[in-house]
Amino acid sequence: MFLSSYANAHQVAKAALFKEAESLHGLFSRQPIEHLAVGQSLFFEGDEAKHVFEVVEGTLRIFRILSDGRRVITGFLYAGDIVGVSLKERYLYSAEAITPTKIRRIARKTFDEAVSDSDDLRPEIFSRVCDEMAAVQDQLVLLSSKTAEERLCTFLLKLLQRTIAAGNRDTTLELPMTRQDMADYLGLTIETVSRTITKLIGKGVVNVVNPAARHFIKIEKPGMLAQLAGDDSECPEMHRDLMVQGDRRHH
Amino acid sequence: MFLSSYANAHQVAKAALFKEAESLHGLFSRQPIEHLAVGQSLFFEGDEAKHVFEVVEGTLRIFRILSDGRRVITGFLYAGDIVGVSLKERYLYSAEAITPTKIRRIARKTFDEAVSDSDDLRPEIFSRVCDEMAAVQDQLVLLSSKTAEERLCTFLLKLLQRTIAAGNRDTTLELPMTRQDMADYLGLTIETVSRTITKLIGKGVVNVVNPAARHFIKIEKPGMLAQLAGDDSECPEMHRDLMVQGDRRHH
DNA sequence: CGTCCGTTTGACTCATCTCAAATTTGGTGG
DNA sequence: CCACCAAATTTGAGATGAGTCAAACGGACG
Repeated sequence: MFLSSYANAHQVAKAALFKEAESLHGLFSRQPIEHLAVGQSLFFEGDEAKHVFEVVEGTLRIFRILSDGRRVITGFLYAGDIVGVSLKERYLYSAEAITPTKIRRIARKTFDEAVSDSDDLRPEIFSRVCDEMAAVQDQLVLLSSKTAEERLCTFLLKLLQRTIAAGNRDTTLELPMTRQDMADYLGLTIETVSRTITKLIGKGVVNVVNPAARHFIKIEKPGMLAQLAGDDSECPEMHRDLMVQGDRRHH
Repeated sequence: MFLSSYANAHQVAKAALFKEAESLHGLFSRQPIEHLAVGQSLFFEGDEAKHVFEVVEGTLRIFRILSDGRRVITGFLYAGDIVGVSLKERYLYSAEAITPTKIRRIARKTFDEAVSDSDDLRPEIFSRVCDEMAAVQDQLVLLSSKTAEERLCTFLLKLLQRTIAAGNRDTTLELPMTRQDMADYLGLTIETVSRTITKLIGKGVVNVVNPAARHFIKIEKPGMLAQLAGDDSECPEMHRDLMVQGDRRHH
């Protein structure tokens, strides 16, 4: 079952009966909540991957430090996310709380057994791993060919979609991370992030909200933001149709 | 068992008994071989993900085309690789033969069932998905913070490791892909790739082999290549130890 | 009120991109 | 085997987006 994305009717019924035991969230819900202070680490790159974590509340950054001291943030974790699944022996990155955070943990061994025993858990895990893979690939596209403005807009757009999906009608985003975090995530410098935001404000696309300013950004023109983000859903279609041997396009 | 990376003794014995049925390669080996000509597509981004493929021989590129015509190559596939696993409904990228290629295919449905029924297949799949995830993350680090020279060296180094792992003692690499492919993979332009190779030749690190030149590169100084690649195995250690709140380093 | 930290702004530099042309390679047909 | 063409690659010269270094700004907090 690991590979099929959706449960069939029978499984849905079964899942309803044993809800607590048969969903990932249920699996974690038995564990005690642990608290992380701002800046506190959940685990370090290279540590033996002994646990799987569920983020109950808060935001974390996951990152690597390069030999020359540069930091690359490979993602952020929000409430509901699960970390530590698609790993073998060791964590491939460090994880650190950006805000006060609550988490639950399960020993990998326990987690593995539970997942291997449950026909309901496997598709859920699989689905999440697929989403993670898709996200990393999008990030790869962003880093390999987008301009600073496109990167920022893509980032803000994704956050916007997340809050909209969460049922929020207001287009004001909270950015729990610092400008430096955004820079390290987007492959830019802090100065470029700052300048680009200023430019977007100038265009009327976004606006900084008064109070706890800088960490709250209002999206004034979501449509234009999507435009500027530049992934007008790519375009494999034209590729398929116009495919002639040597029509390689410029970089 | 999906989540444990290594089979235990019992499973190894069992796998030996039913080898053909209990390994991924075995699963594919019953399927007929299909041939792809150079430039021919295996599938397109957005297509319904109906099959899983094993590359028997040859090299493919997997890529996306952006709305403005730019192409981002997210990876290459070599003999022994399997494509199409970590997907839900649709392929996230197109796949195209770089050299004459032989593949085998299995319907996703069949594949999923086989994997779900076998305690031996799941860890193998899981292991491969983990490797894929690790590779994408490395690529992400490369794109977000490495210079042109570091990117090229990282790329060549990885190819070198692959051929060494394959038991090859010669340090001459075959580069089946074009310079444009390398550029699109490394987030550079073809001109920068070309210039950087020229520079590496100037330093005596690599050399272009005479005959089918350009597609065969000899690594003259593997050690220096590794140096220039720049991932002296990162350094989370110092981070863990010297962790003081505000010591963020420059980008 | 003054210090600290994160952020913004400014001025200048540089790696990489762009545009353009020269060169090499591989294939094709005479 | 050679002339020739098309594609791939290399090389050159100039443009530029983002980086670097440095300074100013602003809110938070004791």
